[in-house]
Formats: sequence, structure tokens, C-alpha cells
Amino acid sequence: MPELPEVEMVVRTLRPRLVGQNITAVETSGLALRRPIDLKMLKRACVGARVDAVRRIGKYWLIDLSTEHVLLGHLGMTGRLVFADADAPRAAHTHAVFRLARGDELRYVDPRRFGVLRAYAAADAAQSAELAVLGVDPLERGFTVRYFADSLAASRRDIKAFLMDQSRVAGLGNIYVCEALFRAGIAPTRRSDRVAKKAEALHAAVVTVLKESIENRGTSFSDYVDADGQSGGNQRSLWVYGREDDPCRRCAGRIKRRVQAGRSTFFCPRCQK
DNA sequence: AAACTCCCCTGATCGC
DNA sequence: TGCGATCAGGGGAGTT
Repeated sequence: MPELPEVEMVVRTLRPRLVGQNITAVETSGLALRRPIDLKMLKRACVGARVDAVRRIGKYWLIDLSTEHVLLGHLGMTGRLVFADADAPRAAHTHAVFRLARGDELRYVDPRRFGVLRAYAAADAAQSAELAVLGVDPLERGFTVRYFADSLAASRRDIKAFLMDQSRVAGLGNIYVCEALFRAGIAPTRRSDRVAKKAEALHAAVVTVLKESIENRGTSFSDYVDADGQSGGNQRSLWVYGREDDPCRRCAGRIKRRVQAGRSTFFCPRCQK
């Protein structure tokens, strides 16, 4: 579910409600996410900690704690972070609860349990299994046209698979890959090293598609909400994703769907070459 | 290096 | 109305 813009919205809505707050206790459901949750490590990091900062790298959210630890999470397909009063009933599939000294709780809810929730010593986080493999975040300074063009030139995979690969560009998922390729006018099956000439246009398309979605508070198909419980509005601005057989908004031709790397790709055969 | 297949898990939807 | 098949915005492991 959540790709870079949705995680960015979660981080932005967490920040004012969480920074400066103190965590007094942590609980978990006992069920594993993608991997089992290490409750001992979560407690070591969180109990008695003050939240110093909330940030994002790719699709990961990070909470910096005064204990010199970092809480790191990924929302998978269906993960949510929600605030609730401590005595409010817990939603089904609540797998972690962080009690705040203020009296309320931050809860991690994830029906499909494809998410990640881990704590690291602050000095170790960047070298963690999750973060060490990530490429450049497309909204950071390091995402230059040069970096992107060189990276494209070095790959013979199709451009859809390339853009989905978090070790190249960290944060794009199925929706924004489809949208960025449409915006740049590039067919999803083109070989990466052969779109190098269009690297600048594709680079701009990636950045624009992400920024526009953030302005629209992210894309909500079914379950995505930010930490205030708000749905996004970007689903109304999509050009191709989820629009199989609908008319292209640019040329009025028919939007097609094909399966690539195990996932649906939506594209306009007339607008994307 | 990259493509495949299968896997993790729940829930919504669709065709019969 | 019920029921199974299929699909979903995520990633990873193991195999060619």
C-alpha cells in the first residue's frame, strides 16, 4: 500500500503529535510481522525514551529516541500508525502499542503483517539490513539526473522492474512507477539502458509525481490513512494506475494492463513509447 | 545480473 | 446466499 508519499504523510502527521513525548511502555501482539518482533529490543529502545525526531527514508519511517536508539518501521501493504486513548478498544490486528506519558498510545495496526518494526542502536541503523541496501531517496539531494542516468545506463532490465527496485531508487512502488512512466511517455517494457536519453525527463517525472501526490495527501485505494486518520486524495489524480480499459486522459485511447515482474502495470500504448 | 516461482497474510470482490 | 478463485499499494528467498 504505502509508497513514498503515503509514508511521508504518515511522518508529517506523526511529527507534531509525537516529538517531545515520552514513551512509558511497549506491548506487542506476539504475532510475527514479516519477521518476529523483538520485544526486548523495542523495550530497550523505547521505555523511558523521549521522541527526538521523526523522519523517512524511502518507504521506511524512523523515530529517533533519546536513548540513542532508532525505531524503524515499514508499513508493508496494510500497516497503519494510529493514536488512541489508552482505554479505547484496540482495532483488530493491532500488533504493537507504545504507551505515551501524555496518556494516549501510538498503535501499529497491520492486517496482512507484511510490515517491519525494529529497533536499532542509533549508530547501527544506517548499516541495518533494511537501510543499507537502499538506493537514493528521490526527494533527497543525492537524487541527481547524473546519478539516475548512470544507474539506468548500467541496467539491462526493463524500466518498470528497475524503478520498482528499492536498491536503485528508494520509495517508488507500483502506483508511482506506472504514473511516472506515463508522465515521461516511456513504455514500461523498455530496457533501462535504452531510455538513458530520456533520463532527464523520467527523473523529473518521478519527482513531480511524488510531490504532487504529497500535495494531495497521498493515494488511498482502500486502507491507507495518515497518522491523523485522514485518507489521501491523490487517487483522483491518477492518469493510468487502476484505470484498465478506461479512456486515456491525454489521448482518449484505452488504458492497458499487463503483468510485469508479478505485478500489474497500467499504461497507455499510444502515449508511452 | 536478472528473471522466475513461490512465499508471507488478511480481506474485498467477482463469477458461478 | 454461499463458496472458491483471484487480486491487492510490500518485500524476500531460492532457483535457473
